[in-house]
Amino acid sequence: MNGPTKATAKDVRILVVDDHSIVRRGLVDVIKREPGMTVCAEAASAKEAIQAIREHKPRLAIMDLSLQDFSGMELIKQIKAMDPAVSMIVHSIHDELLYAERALRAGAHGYVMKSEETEKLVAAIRTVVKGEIFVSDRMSSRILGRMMGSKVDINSQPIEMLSDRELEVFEDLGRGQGTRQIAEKLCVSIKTVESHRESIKTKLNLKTASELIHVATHWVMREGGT
Amino acid sequence: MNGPTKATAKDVRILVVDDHSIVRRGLVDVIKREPGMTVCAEAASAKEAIQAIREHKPRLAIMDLSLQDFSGMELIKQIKAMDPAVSMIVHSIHDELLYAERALRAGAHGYVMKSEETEKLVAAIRTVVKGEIFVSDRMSSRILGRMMGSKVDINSQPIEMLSDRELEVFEDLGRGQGTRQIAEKLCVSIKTVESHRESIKTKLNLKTASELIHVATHWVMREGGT
DNA sequence: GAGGATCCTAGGGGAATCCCCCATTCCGAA
DNA sequence: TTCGGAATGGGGGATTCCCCTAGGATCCTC
Repeated sequence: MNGPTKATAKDVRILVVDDHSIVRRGLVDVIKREPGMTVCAEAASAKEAIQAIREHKPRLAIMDLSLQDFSGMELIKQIKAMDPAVSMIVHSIHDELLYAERALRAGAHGYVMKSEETEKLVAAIRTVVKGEIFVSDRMSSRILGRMMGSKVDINSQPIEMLSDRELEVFEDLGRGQGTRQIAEKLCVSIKTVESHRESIKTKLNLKTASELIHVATHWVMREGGT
Repeated sequence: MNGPTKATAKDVRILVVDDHSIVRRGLVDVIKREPGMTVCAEAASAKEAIQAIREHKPRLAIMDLSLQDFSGMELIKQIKAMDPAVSMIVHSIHDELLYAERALRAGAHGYVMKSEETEKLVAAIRTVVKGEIFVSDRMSSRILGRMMGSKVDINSQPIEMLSDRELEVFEDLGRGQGTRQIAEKLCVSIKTVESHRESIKTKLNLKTASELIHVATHWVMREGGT
């Protein structure tokens, strides 16, 4: 393991976004031991992240998908809109197969699962800084497979049919949140959340509200949501 | 922030168990900056953890609940069985309200959510080393609240406080059935099922309907093989 | 066996939600 | 440019939730 390296003016400046302070600690520790990169700011929420980008103008942001205030996917879109020069790497406990494509489509440049060794993350940073996309081999072959037009969707869950917003509502339902709480968290009308619930039910072929919550809870448990 | 402190022979020797290397990094970084404690070993799985306990005889283990090979709850029981001198603190992403009681009953001495600041974890270590139990204020007041007015059922699951009929309704809820379907199945009025739901909520200290279904689904998934 | 506790049953009634229908806006794909 | 999907929400009746009350049954206790 290397010792910490001295920060220089040429270092890649990185913003670390994660609502778990212990993970931020780990990220900072990993990055400061690598030559050529330095952590210029930390954020525990989406709001702090946006603030930090304005203040510190990082070259790259490493972010979790599950944040307290609003969803990581939303944060990706906002950052992309406000400063396209900031590259983003998603660092999440969620399965790449389920979220990487969404994240890349939203504007991220890389996806590394938290279960990966830290070397993977460092490799991702170096790759993304060069302007390339970083995903796992498993993931890239899957994406390529889909490009070839082959209908590989036999194994894919119907969950993938959900839109970003719908998935967000679905996860919150699976975490035991009610329609009202979700509406407040997302800062939208209850009616909107109700609409999302309805389309989720349609897409997943569910009939009643209890079925919906049931399936959502199961799903969150298996995919290990926040 | 303190600098790293020198390890001494009197330090509390800690084993860190987490399947995310980035979290282990963070934990090691936090602990080595605190005087009087040191990380004597790391493990990424339950198997490695057991091995490490044999080899390094730590005073305390900090562990995640979700591990690759088998469940963290199982690991707690095994460690307790093989060496009761090892104290355990659960450091998990999962909600305390759902898992802390189980963990304590299985043999853990503390529960800290990953969303907490690192100071909480350090406080937990210091508390547990003194032989005390560490949970959040929210959690301890909840447990105390349950002890008041009921005949101190510390050792029994709160689920066991349910009457036969209530348990039946609870299980059906956990299987995704709605109030109406349950009423039809049991050949009673909807109002009766509603009454049962209410008393279940009271006994399990739940506030909303979605929480109830959430907890019921969890329970049926883990225990209720019916 | 009288009193108490708990259980199962279920109604009343207002608040909240579910659920289906529909409208608007925006954006990207054909 | 047209069209479909996504996100947002309103209308309004049906349904559920949630808190209150309460009678009959059973079981335990004094």
